[in-house]
Amino acid sequence: MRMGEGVEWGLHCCLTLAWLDNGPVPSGKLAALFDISPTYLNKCLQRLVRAEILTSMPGARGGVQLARAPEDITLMDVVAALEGRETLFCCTEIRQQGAAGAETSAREFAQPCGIATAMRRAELAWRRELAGQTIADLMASAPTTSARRIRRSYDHVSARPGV
Amino acid sequence: MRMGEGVEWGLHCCLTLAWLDNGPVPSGKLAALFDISPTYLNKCLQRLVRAEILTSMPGARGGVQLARAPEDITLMDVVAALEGRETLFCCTEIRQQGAAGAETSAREFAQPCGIATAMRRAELAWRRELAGQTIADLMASAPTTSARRIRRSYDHVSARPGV
DNA sequence: GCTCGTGTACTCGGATAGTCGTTGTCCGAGTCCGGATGG
DNA sequence: CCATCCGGACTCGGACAACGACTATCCGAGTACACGAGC
Repeated sequence: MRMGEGVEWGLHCCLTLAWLDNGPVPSGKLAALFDISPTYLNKCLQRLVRAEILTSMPGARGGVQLARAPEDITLMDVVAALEGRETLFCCTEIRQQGAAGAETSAREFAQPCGIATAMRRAELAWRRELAGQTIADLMASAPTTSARRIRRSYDHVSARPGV
Repeated sequence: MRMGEGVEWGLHCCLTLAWLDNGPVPSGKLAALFDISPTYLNKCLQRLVRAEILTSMPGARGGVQLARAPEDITLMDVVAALEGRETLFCCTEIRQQGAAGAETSAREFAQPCGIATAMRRAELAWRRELAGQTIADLMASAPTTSARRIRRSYDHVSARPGV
């Protein structure tokens, strides 16, 4: 079990967009900033657009930018948009199948599976922690030179023709 | 991102073994209890044996049983044994690659990536919650009739020849 | 009657295929900018 | 000189392959029991 790379890419892109804060940024430029696959990054950004975390503008001088203020974008939003809203642990109710579930009153199965409950509790702690941190928090905890450095790198990439 | 079915199977098997508490139980009987693939369950139980959560005994009248008391087996142990000890979020340090990482003093990269830190914090909350619950807790929260029911089902399966 | 040897049945354990999701790639629809043209 | 039209280039968006992990399966090594033979 491992999270897709898209989560890391998406978070770094959101952070970069928050720092740049200068109109639309083409996805190709973002890919060049981190030397990652431009086309697959595009696919990931599409999911963020559908989740209304980013807005996209087509055409020349187009690109993506944050749809909300950095304070209003939580890590949970980004993870949910890229990894889906399904739970980590999927209870298939095997307790009701086979010999263990046969010839048993349905009343006992009315209350939820204890294993699923325990796993859900842990997962909720994870989600709560993710929902408690925003892009703005990441900006605040980063070194003060990061914003300046990202802007300079972006200008450097923009100067290069054909990228 | 989704956990494998083996986690659900493994947890139910640990709970069942704790309730039975009657010497080795063949993996085939456990599979019959929940109507799941016997061979694949065997593979999952192997991982639990390697993690020293279960002990296995070969030969006739062999099988698997808990290696420790239910109070000493946490959900984290089972999940780690079946899903691996890798972190959910794998930071590949893309901040150091591409234009964003070029021509930058290595001093700034000395401190860890803020995104990785935030994700790790959430993951630690998840792990802590998993490590705080044991098989014994699951037994305590289950209906009082569960133990009796599981034993009866096991006897029923054992009576069937050829299973 | 007791002990020993052997055969059998059963168990775990690792090596071997099938299937689904994630990763990576490509091309088309739509949009905006810049220049050329005509008034 | 200014408004209009057109061409080009760039962008996002969805449709199309390749790889890896999870799922599922099989067969072999090893063990304990049960039975029968011998003492």
